[in-house]
Amino acid sequence: TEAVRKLYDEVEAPIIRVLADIESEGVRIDPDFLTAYSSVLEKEIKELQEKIYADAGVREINLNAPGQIGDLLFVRMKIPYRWKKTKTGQFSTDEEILSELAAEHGIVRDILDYRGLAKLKSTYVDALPRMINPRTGRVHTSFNQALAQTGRLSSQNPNLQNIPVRTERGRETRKAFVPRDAGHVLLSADYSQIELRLVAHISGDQTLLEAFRQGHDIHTATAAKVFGVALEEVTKEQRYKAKTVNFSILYGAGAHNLSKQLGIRRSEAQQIIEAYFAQFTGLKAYMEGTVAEAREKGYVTTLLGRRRYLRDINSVSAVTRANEERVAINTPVQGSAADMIKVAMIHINEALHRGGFGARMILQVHDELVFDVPRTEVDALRPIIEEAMKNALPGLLVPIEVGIGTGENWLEAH
DNA sequence: TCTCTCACG
DNA sequence: ACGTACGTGAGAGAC
Repeated sequence: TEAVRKLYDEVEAPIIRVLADIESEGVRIDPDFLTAYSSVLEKEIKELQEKIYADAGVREINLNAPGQIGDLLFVRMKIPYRWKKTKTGQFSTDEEILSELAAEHGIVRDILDYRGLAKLKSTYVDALPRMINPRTGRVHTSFNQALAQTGRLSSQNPNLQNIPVRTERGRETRKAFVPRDAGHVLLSADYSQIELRLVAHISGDQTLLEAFRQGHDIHTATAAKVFGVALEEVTKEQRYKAKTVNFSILYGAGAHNLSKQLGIRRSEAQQIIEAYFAQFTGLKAYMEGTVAEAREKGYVTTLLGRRRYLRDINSVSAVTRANEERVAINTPVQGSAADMIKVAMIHINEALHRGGFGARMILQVHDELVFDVPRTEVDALRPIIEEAMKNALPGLLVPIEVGIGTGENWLEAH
């Protein structure tokens, strides 16, 4: 179609060069920092391992093997198991299940801690230094441009789009991502609430649009609407619930999952969802509309006309159909955000080349761009990047906000 | 090579 | 009664 042709000519084709630039540029990683951190983690892991062995009264068990952990907890220690097993008949021992047992059983807490540290060490702290290219001294990821069904990029070998950030210890990893030399800094620019803003635009929901236009904290504003209180009266708990609801909406989640997520009764989750849609009627209409359109046409589209075909949208299986309906709701939102940042990347890369800047784009993490910037260029580039990101898609009904920071490493810049 | 688990947006 | 949130990539163990 015309729109798809335009998407290819103006976005997908030109971004190939941008991605090639990022890949060949690479990122500098400080291997000494990671090696030192690895030793710290190793010591903690060994201590935890000894503690677990002592508590369990056995040493012949591999703590990295989920099957052996399941045996230990639910057969040898006879902790009651009240969940569904995995499809291979094992006891599932994932975070969600072990968390519920952690309060009662110290050993479970320790196993979770052990897992967290072992994951951090093997997947990131030990792996990243090994990925340094001996010729360039830098780490070069590969981006998949045409894999993710929404239009997002994905990153592999190594994946630099899932570097830890949510926990204190995980975040440390980001200190190893550093500028090329003392004359440079890292600059990170990220969209604020981009998917929620885009769903406001796409749906045209007046309440959500107005909340963004007022510039209020969106989760607080949502809480005020849903719980029927003034902005100033929103409690932390209410804000947290509203944030989770906002997040869930983008995925088309139901009351069951929301209740699990919030640790509340299903009936309460149902009430929150009903209150939410009573306020955000345009959002509700959008969700129903996009599903209906998907049923008719067999595909959904993003703002730039990207298509995702949904072969199971008319499935006779209710479960299969429901899955596809959630995809129909989420894809236009996630995919439009992908469209938007791709356009911004093309414009920024052009500006860098045309302006003769020494700065280089080095990472894209879905709603964030990271640059290696000569200190002398920071002030000039900040507004160029910010404007390019904000104005990537013309005619949006919502204001777009971009946060920019700089620092001596990725953690500081973020 | 598959399964389980878990890291990110 | 069943299943139960969107999109990814990778390490370790089991087979």
